[in-house]
Amino acid sequence: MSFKVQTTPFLKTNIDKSSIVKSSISKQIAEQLRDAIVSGRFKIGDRLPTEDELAQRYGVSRPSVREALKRLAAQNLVRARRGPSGGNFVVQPSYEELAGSLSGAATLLVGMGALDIVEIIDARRILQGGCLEHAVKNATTAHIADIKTALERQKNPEISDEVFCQADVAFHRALVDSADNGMVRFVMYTVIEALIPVTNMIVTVVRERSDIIRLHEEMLQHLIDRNATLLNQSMNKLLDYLLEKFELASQR
Amino acid sequence: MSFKVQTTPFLKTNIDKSSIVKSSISKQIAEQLRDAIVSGRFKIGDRLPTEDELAQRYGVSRPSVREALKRLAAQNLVRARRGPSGGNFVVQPSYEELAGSLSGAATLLVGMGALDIVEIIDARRILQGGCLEHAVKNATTAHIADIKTALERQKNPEISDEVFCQADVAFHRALVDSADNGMVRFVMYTVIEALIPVTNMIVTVVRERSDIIRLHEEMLQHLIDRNATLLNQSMNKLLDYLLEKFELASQR
DNA sequence: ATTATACTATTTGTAAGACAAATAGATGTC
DNA sequence: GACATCTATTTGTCTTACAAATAGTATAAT
Repeated sequence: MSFKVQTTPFLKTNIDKSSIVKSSISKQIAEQLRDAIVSGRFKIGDRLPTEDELAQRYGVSRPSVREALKRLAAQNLVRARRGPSGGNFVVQPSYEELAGSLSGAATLLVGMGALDIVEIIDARRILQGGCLEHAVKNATTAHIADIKTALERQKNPEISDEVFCQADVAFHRALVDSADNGMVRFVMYTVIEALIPVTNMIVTVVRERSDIIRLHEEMLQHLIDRNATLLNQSMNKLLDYLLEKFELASQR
Repeated sequence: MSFKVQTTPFLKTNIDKSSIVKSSISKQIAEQLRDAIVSGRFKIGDRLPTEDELAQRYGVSRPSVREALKRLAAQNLVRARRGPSGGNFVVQPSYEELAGSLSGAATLLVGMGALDIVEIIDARRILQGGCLEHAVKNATTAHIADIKTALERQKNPEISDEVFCQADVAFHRALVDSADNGMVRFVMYTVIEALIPVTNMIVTVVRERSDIIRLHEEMLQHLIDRNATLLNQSMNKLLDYLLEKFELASQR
């Protein structure tokens, strides 16, 4: 077994209930466990002690431990499996999941009006420059193939609005991927996701896919030609288009 | 009462246990509640039904509901208060908290080696261009004052390494703030946070603050002069410096 | 009448114990 | 030896109960 709590007590055996802390037990435990994970006392793939053990060690009840674990699960830090050899495992947070929670936060801000659409479109403009330059430099044939696939999917007139928007996201994601930088990818996914509501609105209200497709084709061609300036221009045209249609649609 | 579930049933009265879904009940409930919040069926400040009510409506036990609520609490979506007039409330997610969980995710990725430092420095380079241009355009005297404050704090030789790094973050945040775009701010905060480990390492290992301070002063001056090109150059010098020192420190 | 105090009801926080469900490993049977 | 079964372990869920916080209300004292 890999838990030698006796020799290296990674957790206090009890919570000092007379201390000033007023936050809930489950929150405290979640924080302690999170620290233990982030600081490497539990590595990826490690199994945490069983819920019963944790409860005993912290001197709390199992439901409390479970609430703590659910907090961590919500952050994609742990995952549970049942059965013997089961338990709560530290998981490798994947891009997709993290980007997912990121964009979740972003859509939340959008939905609650803390971020407005114009601002997001602007942000896209601000951030894309260097991104597209890098895409032009680093795009491999595989990257370009991915972009092409997404575009082809968009060109199929049979697909529903929803699928069209999915393909739209896939197109822009693939474009960002070709910049070949994980952090940029991580960050730009957020912006892309935040723009989904706009695309959605335009596709369903304006009911005109060809403009978007045409601009995407333009962008793809410029990428293939390795022309960053023109690529940036086309992207800006797309953003102008989105902005225009969005303002048209929202003032009615 | 503000919940007319009879007329507008925002939630299914029961979970179909024979369905294909294999994820845990608490997860499903968390998702349904999250949807209800994001889609606006619960607005900011609204009180959710009591845990007992939720349990009854979903046909599950209170612990399950609580686990779901803890998941949402971990995402800073709800907050609980006790007593009559208490309950679980939808909270306005603040930039700080969201950026906090974002950077938490980022530092997690860094700590686990999923993102490497060189990549992050590069990302900063890629994304900053447009950002600094906008900062030059939109920086108000208030913005500049904030930056200056952070810089002055860094120049105080009395402060600890930790405080120095905090001031460093404050400096870069203030710089990004002056671009005056919420989405950019949101996104760049993440990158800034992800760079903390580097600064930390350099400050504690290289033990040389003056280089950083000098470059920061340079940047501030270029911002005041509204010279985007030079500002960008200085920032790149800073990144070069960070990269150089980092590689030096890590190859030992 | 007003203020202070105590009480009560409501709601989340925590605990304990039980059973269900999944599952890996051991065991037994053919 | 292959297959089925049994068992033990661990998370998933339910039930019930009580503790703690807190707003409102009633009561008592001034």
